[in-house]
Amino acid sequence: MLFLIENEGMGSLTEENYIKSVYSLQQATGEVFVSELAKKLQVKPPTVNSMMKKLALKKWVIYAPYKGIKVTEKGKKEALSIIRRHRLAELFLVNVMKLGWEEVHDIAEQLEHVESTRFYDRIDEMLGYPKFDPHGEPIPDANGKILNDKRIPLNQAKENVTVKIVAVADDKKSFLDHLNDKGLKIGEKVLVKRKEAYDGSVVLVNKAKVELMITHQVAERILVEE
Amino acid sequence: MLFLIENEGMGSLTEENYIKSVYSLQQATGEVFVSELAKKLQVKPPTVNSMMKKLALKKWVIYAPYKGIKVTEKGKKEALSIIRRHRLAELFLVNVMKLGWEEVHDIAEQLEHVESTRFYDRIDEMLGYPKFDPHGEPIPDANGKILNDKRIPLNQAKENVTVKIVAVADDKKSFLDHLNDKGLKIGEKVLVKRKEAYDGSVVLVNKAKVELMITHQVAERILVEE
DNA sequence: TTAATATGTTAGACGTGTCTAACAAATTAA
DNA sequence: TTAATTTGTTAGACACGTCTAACATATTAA
Repeated sequence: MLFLIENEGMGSLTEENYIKSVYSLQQATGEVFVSELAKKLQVKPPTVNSMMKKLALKKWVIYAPYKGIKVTEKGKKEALSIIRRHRLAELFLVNVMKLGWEEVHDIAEQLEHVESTRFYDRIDEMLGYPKFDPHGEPIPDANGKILNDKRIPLNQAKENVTVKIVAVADDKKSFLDHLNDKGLKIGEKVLVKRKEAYDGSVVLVNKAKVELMITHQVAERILVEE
Repeated sequence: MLFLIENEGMGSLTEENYIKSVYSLQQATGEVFVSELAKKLQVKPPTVNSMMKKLALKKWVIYAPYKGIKVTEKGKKEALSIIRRHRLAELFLVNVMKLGWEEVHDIAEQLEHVESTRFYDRIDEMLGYPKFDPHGEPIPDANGKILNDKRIPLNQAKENVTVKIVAVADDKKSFLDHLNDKGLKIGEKVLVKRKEAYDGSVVLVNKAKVELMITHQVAERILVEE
């Protein structure tokens, strides 16, 4: 007797990385292109092509030659689960292990593939079931539900739009001092005057009509709403 | 111009696992056989054979067909580095994350392959540069130096030898209560009367000449010296 | 000391994830 | 609307880590 076992669970580590990347690119730009994915994952386009064929067979993504790539519902669930682990790991590394937010991404990239519900449940518990990671990104809960929030990092705000500062994604004293120096506080409204393409810096106009420039690094960790 | 780059650094995750296993078997039994290694790593003997050829070429092990396997000095250093990471991870999971010692091994098996000096340095620091893991095993320092101690778990002591209890590798109240009930304390001397082969339990004679039986689980976490 | 048994090795295959070279489709510019 | 350019796909190769089947060496028992 032969049983065909469909492995409904997660795929390999490599597959996980592809699913996660398809999902994030889809969130960021709506449509996902082979070349884009290849660049993000540091592989050549034919590699992406063959992996997409495989993932499409396994129903993680929807993919037809020369058309774009999209995750399926199943793929989205999987991606959110990986993203949850990544963001919990980042927050853990920063809050519990006191590493700097700038150095935790690469470590979290490895920790996100640890297979142990207990490990992640304990992290979640130790952190008090947080809703956002150190970069201000929302953390999906254990069921993949993600807080539908309108907060975006300041560097992603549109030009010529007035936004309200609602949170900061870094609580290091040096960072908070820096914001203070610029006269930026939570609750304050600012106009996004210009975003420089070459270095990602942002020019703002504050409530007192004074122009000020902040770097990409800083803008990334100021969360705003329209 | 062609440069042949010898990758002197660590090998792949799989290679790391083989090196670690060769080293531990070598520590435990002196000589390492292909079949033994195959069993430990849950692969078939030919797989071990071809991996040993590869590792021998790369100078991680010394290996000649039909002869045993030994790690080289370089292999030993690598193995100790992995073992250090494993034991630090275990201790971290138990002491900081409050997971049970019985559930941490599998997670540590994954964490030991995380590539980040910072991560492990922080763990080491948070734990106060510990010398022993939750199972009482010594933790090599960052240079691979291992405390040359004569402590062994009670279950590894020889029969008919009197040993002194020098430490316990578990500080959960229930465990300490259990020892107390049996009248076992640090500093006490006991005679190892018999070790049962079928379940690993150990029969002791304490100072008051009273015989008592302890399970393998318990014996494992009582550290003794002759 | 030969035969039986246990252990180890070689040969050849396969799945995964990657590549390069060559070709095909879609998009953009003339 | 054809040609040039960009983007995507197919074919075929390869390294890694694994397997099974067949063969070789060592060890143990007769």
